[in-house]
Amino acid sequence: MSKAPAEMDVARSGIATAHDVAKVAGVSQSAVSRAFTPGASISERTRKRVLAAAEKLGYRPNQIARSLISGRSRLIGIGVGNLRNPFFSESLEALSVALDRAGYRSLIFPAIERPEVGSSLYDILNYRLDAVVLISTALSQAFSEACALAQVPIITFNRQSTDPNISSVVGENYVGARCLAAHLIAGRHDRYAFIAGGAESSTSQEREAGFADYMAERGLPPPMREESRFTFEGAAAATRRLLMSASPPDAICCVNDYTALAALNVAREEFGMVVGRDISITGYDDVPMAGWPIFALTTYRQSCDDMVDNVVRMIDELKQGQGAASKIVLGGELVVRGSTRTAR
Amino acid sequence: MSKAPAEMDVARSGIATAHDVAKVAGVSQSAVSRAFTPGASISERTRKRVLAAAEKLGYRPNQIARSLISGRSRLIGIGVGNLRNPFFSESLEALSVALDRAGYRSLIFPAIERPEVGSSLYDILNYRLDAVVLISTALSQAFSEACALAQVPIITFNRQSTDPNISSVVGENYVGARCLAAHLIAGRHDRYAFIAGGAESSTSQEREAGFADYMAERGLPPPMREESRFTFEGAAAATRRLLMSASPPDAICCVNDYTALAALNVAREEFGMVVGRDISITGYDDVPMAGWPIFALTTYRQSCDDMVDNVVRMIDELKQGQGAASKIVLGGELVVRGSTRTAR
DNA sequence: CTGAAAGCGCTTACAG
DNA sequence: CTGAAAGCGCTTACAG
Repeated sequence: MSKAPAEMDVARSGIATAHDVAKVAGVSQSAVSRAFTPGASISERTRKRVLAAAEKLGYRPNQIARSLISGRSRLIGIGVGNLRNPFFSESLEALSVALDRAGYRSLIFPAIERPEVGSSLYDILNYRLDAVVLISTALSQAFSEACALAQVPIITFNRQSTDPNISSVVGENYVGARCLAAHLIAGRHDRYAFIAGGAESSTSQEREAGFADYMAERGLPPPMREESRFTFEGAAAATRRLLMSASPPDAICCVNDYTALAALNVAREEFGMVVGRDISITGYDDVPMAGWPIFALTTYRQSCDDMVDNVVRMIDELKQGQGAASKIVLGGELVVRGSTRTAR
Repeated sequence: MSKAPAEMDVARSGIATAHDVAKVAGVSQSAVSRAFTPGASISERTRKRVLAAAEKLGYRPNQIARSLISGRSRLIGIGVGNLRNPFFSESLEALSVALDRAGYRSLIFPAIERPEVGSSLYDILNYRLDAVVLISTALSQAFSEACALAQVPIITFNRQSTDPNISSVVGENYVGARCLAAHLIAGRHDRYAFIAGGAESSTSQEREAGFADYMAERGLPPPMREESRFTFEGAAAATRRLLMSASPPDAICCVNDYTALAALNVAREEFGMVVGRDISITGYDDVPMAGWPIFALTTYRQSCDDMVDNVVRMIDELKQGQGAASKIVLGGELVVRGSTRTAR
């Protein structure tokens, strides 16, 4: 039994095109395109025939060609920094799943602090991304301008930009840090400290301000302060400096859970302290590990899923051409566990 | 001062094309293309002029158009599963950075166990990926066939497939598990257990076989056995079953670090055991957390970076048309820490 | 509802 | 070295 010419072509070239399907189905190439375009003007009968032929040839519309002509790639760039922080890996996973459901694909790229000119950071813009999401990453002026030129909207996740043209989804950091401060004060500690991230991070700034302001309002002296640079080793070193000082703190508010986990390790293993008795330590985020029995970290919960849902909604809105950037702040809640004492 | 027509067009349409640049530079559109193609036949003088015009207009070649015509997208699909396991998030980050350096972009997609037909899993193939890398994910027959049809090579990372056409990069699981078995036996324990992942995982199978074979060779009874399904809660439950049994083990070999961390939590916090004295627990991978003082997990190290480098090399080779799939097995090393006892 | 045709923004033989 | 032209695989007015 001899095959139809179109099928033979396909067998030879490997990947079927709309043209091949059209030949097999006995319709025009336009009809093939319409069969794969939801809402396109095509009869049910034709559609069925095209789909049958496509099935037989293993045809699927080439997204690259589609993107070229439509001007939209359905690709979202996601800038990721330090995935060792579980909040970021959790966010990335949740975001990619949510985008996937909404019909977008995730193009991840390493969000380096100071990219060289002509680095790959800019290369991704050549894929005509529908949007760029930066997960907990500082936004360089150069990259921001490149995105504007390429007409790619930027959304910062868990970070804020002062630029009114940039959308963002963040937690209520100032409020959350005040909550943690109030909780620690209720435990009647003697000396308070804050382990920050880095000065360039809006999130770190806001949490530190909330904590320090609350202390000041209660007439307490300014808390001791160290920086972690958001790394485990940085946070461990910051904790050591704090605990080796002449009058060490007995309450440490850390900029996030990852940092707090480092502080907890050092206090317990290097200084032999019982966390929750000799010293109280708080985090921020409520990552799954914070709930591990061995840590039992008191923290302020941010819902990664809520944040992600808002990002996806923003992207959908941007698509509809409702151009304005928006800034969303989401609530959270205090989660008290064993790493803080509540009474003397 | 009036602008040249080309510049005005650009200002209007937004994104400059090679045509716009050609007009401004006073050359053909082909010349513009050549200026951006390394090794293309073009004089230095023309190239300079084109680059200057491109700079002025903020032009960068549209990768979508480039991909369409060249048939190669420079896009690598990365299937990710459970990023809560730090070995996977670490691998993902290392892989995306390495691919980036090699000139590829990473398209991540949720690697669901049993995808529905027509799910997004198949949609990514329409981007004409240069390759797909599956990080610790089981490969479904349907997806494998779809990739073959779309002519997209598959590389499994930290997993093996029996299909000879599929490339893989894995650690020496059988050897590593034997090492861990030898180490535990040297500590003279009474009863041994193995917490596996799932039966469909080649990695879990190999490690379990290595462990059990070594025990058998030493004339020891078959170790107790539980499954974790690779989740924290699954591993915690498995540990509970083990420790609540009539004759509980005093040595547990876990399929990976993430699982071992759960076992350690349960043994310490729920059963009040001192890990490394009352019970020995081992992991596999040597993720950063394994080295945290609070865990001090004995484990078998796999170098994520080595594995990633091999994946990138494979992709480069596949590009050159050296079609054959290859299977690479990488060595590792035992890392002894405090979670296992070495003498009674 | 359907097909022929134009065109998305590039790369790459083909002549010169 | 350079330009005109064909074409990658689609979508989408435009007629019918």
